[in-house]
Amino acid sequence: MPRPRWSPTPQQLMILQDLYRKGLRNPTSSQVQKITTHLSLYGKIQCKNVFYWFQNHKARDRQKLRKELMILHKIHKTTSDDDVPHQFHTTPNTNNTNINLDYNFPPSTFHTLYPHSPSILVHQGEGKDTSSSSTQMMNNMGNVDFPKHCVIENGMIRTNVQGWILMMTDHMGPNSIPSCSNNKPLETLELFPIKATGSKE
Amino acid sequence: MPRPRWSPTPQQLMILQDLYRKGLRNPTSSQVQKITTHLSLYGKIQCKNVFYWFQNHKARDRQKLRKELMILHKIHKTTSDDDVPHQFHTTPNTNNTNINLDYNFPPSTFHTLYPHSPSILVHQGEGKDTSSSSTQMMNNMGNVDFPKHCVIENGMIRTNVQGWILMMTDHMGPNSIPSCSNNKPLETLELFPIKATGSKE
DNA sequence: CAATTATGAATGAACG
DNA sequence: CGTTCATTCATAATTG
Repeated sequence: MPRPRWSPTPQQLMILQDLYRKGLRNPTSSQVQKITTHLSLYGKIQCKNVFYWFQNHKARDRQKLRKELMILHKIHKTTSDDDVPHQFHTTPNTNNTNINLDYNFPPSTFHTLYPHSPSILVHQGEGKDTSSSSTQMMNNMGNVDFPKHCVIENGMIRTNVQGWILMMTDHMGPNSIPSCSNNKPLETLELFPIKATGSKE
Repeated sequence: MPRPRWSPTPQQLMILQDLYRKGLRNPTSSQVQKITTHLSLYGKIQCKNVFYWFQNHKARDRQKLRKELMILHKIHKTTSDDDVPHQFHTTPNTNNTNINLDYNFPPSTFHTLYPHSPSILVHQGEGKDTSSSSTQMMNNMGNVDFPKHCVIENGMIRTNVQGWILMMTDHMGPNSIPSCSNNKPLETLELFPIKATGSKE
């Protein structure tokens, strides 16, 4: 019975978490190999498992941090709770001639890394609220429910991708929008044409 | 006390289904926020609930469709062809002059960019770990394959991403990481300061 | 109430 | 890297 998907054993997971907690983010190939060799003592594992584990863990860690930043950025909003502002658009959106088909838009057309963000992240012991993002938003207004794997390192965010260098090798054009096979019939502003008054079923 | 798991109210579920029926699959952050805010009128809900709902609904929708198609394919199957959802095509390139452990290695795309794949992967163990003999040639071990889109060079893992190359460097800048990384916290030799406590398994 | 199902939550794997 | 897909786990809902 082949197991198509690796699942870390508790020992493996503990070691990986410990390495991550110590600061390891992008292990080199030799590091991945050593880790894999070591973890293989506790169960079947491959290098790509270790590689993916660090990729995913860092990515999801960073997602939460970015979410926190967005929440705090929009904390100024104290108006009515009917309309939720969306002031964290990743796309500059200058041509607002049409408002739709931004659904599956590649959110990062430009690869500007986050600027030196202020130290607002240390602010996290306070009641924080609504969040959302392109994909993985994990908490909401009034409810602070962080998943178990939320690891925030001293409330600091890394302003740079530690050890990664981005080099452009090809130019794909500023407006190369990958067209979806099926068109998107939904626009952002028409999600709820009706408001709280009536709920038609 | 614990609210372990969210359960949609009938109104919430109906709204979600309606949005899905209208074509919404991957709601953006602002869309999720709007939906969550709207659905909160009918019960406690978080952004992640909305997010997971769409993810799961789409996944199970697709899964069901796929199973039906699989049954259809199995009717007139019986040939030697194998049906795989992904492109696990093991590139039959045989110009691999390297060791035998990189069968899962990058496709030909990377060989054009980096014509030579050094074999440092096997014996890169520059120094020696503090523990006993653990680093050795793992030729025929099954734990040494990296993701297919990666190439190893000089102890670095390069990932080709569509016009971009993310080069993961081994050494970090002297003052690059202020938060949790010291200048040299992650040496290979220090990956496993503790020996494997052969506890279980 | 035990067993089964439906589905929220999580995460490994991979894409772009 | 950020995002998306596929699979697995955990548990509320349902059934008998």
